[in-house]
Order: sequence, then structure tokens, then C-alpha cells
Amino acid sequence: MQIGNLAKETGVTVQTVRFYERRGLMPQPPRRESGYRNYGESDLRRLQFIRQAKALGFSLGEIREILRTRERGQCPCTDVSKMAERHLANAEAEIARLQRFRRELRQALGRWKQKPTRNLPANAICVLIERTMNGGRNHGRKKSA
Amino acid sequence: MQIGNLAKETGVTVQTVRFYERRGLMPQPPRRESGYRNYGESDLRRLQFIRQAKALGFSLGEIREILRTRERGQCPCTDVSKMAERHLANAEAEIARLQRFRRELRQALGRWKQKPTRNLPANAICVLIERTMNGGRNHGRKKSA
DNA sequence: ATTGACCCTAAACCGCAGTATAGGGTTTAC
DNA sequence: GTAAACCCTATACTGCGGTTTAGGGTCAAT
Repeated sequence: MQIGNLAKETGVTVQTVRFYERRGLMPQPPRRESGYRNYGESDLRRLQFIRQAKALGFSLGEIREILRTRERGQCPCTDVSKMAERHLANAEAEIARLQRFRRELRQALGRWKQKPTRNLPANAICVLIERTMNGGRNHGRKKSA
Repeated sequence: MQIGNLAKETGVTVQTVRFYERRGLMPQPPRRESGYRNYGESDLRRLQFIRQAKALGFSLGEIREILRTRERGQCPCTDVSKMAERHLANAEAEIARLQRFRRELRQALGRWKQKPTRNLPANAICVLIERTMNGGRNHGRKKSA
């Protein structure tokens, strides 16, 4: 199989396949006399695996280590489950962060819609943003560095 | 005020202040004969504004445009509220994406814990990841490109 | 007059995961 | 025999928001 077929089958570009090879995720395949890469079925499965792992949040570095472990004949699943637990924790932290962020944005927008900018003080830049300082209402303290 | 004081007051580094100047977010302040930048109170407010806008999800490019609008004497709040609505929509899409992602990871981990890898088929790489292909259960069809 | 803390510029580098460009060779069909 | 469609390498560039490095100059106190 040529690199173009492999790429088409898995939904990546030809450059990406070569990029994965440079990064050590895809093997250096045998070549024809012309220098063309020659891939087989296992390369197809491998590339599909890479896509799926990426979709589950694994970085290319992690995927490379998973594949290397497997190449040494070991089962990478225990390591993988640890990584997955970490991704899960990260996702949860990120969801929480985004929810706080969403709340803050909603409050800022809500306040501004209730009372759209009438007279902007000369030293103000944008009330919508400035009113969110100090926790959204003006009774907080500035975090000291 | 020297750049170091300004930086300390606002919790950024000196390099970041200079970086914001290059990017057009901070003004080119007057200099002493030695070349030292000399900042005033309005620069302090401006940098605090930049920090807060960044915390609300505005990019440096957006913040620059907000500040430019204000410098032309206009009120940027209407533009800002449009940007904020967009950030809100993005945040919501991202929350939804992360929630789907979290569910998929949880399912993958749950399945694997129920049935930790016994015998890995020779052509498999990692069941934990491979079982998530085709929608998590093996009765789907591969998405055709 | 020297030490230490501060300041200056220009330019390169970081992570991440590719994407693009330049300049060339091969294969296949007509 | 030539044109289209494919392949090759090496290198640079993207976005984002800075950070780091190299190589200096200035200011205050001692």
C-alpha cells in the first residue's frame, strides 16, 4: 500500500503520516526501489489506533510510549489506564474551570444588559469588563501577589 | 514608575510588559535620558484592564482592538459584549465537548476495570483504547471518509 | 570605584500538532 | 512521449502568549 492509500483509509494527510514516522509513532516501512514507502495491514491498524488514542486525549508522546511498550511484547494497558485516569481528571478540572468562566461571563453580560453603558468615565476603558474585577462585585480585595 | 514596579503591581513580568508594548496593547511610554521607560497611573489601570480582559477569555488581538476603540474616544462596550457572547458560546461548546469526552473516557475505563486485560491478541495494541472504536461498542460501522 | 539591582535591545526559543513550500523523481494512462 | 497524479527530502512556518538568551548600559549605596 502506498502512503496515499494509507492516509486516505485513515483520514489523515500524507504529510501527517510522514510526520508520525519522524516522531517515532509510525515505523520506517520498507521502500520500493524508487524510494516509495510500502505499507501493510498492520500499519493501517496502527494508524487507526493512533487516531483513536488521540481522540481519547493522548498526546503523541504518550502514544509513542504505548506503542513502544507493545513492541517490547508487553501489555501497555495498565499504563494506559493510568494515563486515562489523568486525562479524566484534567477534563474534569477543565470542565469546572470553564463552568466558572461561563458563570462569570454570564454575570458580566447580564449586568451590562441591565444597565448598558450610559456615560463612560474618562478613566474607564470598558465597564463590561471593569465591573468584573474583584470578583464581579466591588466588595472583594485584590489578590496580593 | 519604572517597568519593574508596574510589573510587580499587576503581577506580570517585565518581559511581558515589553511584549505587550510590541503587540500594541501597552503604549510606548516616555523615557528617561537613560532610555528607561517611565509609566504613570493610567498605564497601571491599563495593564490591570488587560489582565482582567484576558481572564475573561479575550485574546490579545481583541484587547488591542478594544483599547484602540477607546483611544479613538469611542465606547467599546457594544463590541465587547458581542465578543463576550462569542466567548460564552465557545465556552459552552467546549464544555459540551469535554463532557462527551469525559463520558467516553469513563466508559473506556469502566469496561477495562470490569475485565482487565487477560490475553492480548497478537494484533491488538491496547484493548482499553481499541474497544472504544466504533462508538464504544462493537456494533457500529466505521465512519466512511 | 565597585557591587548589586535594575534597565535596554534584538533575536531565538517553547509546546503542540501539524501544514506549507521548494525543488525534485516516478508511475500510469493515453 | 507527455501529462496527470503520485511520491521523495529538507526546511520553514503556523498560532498563541509569552520566555529565554546574549550582550550590554544605568543607578543607588557603600
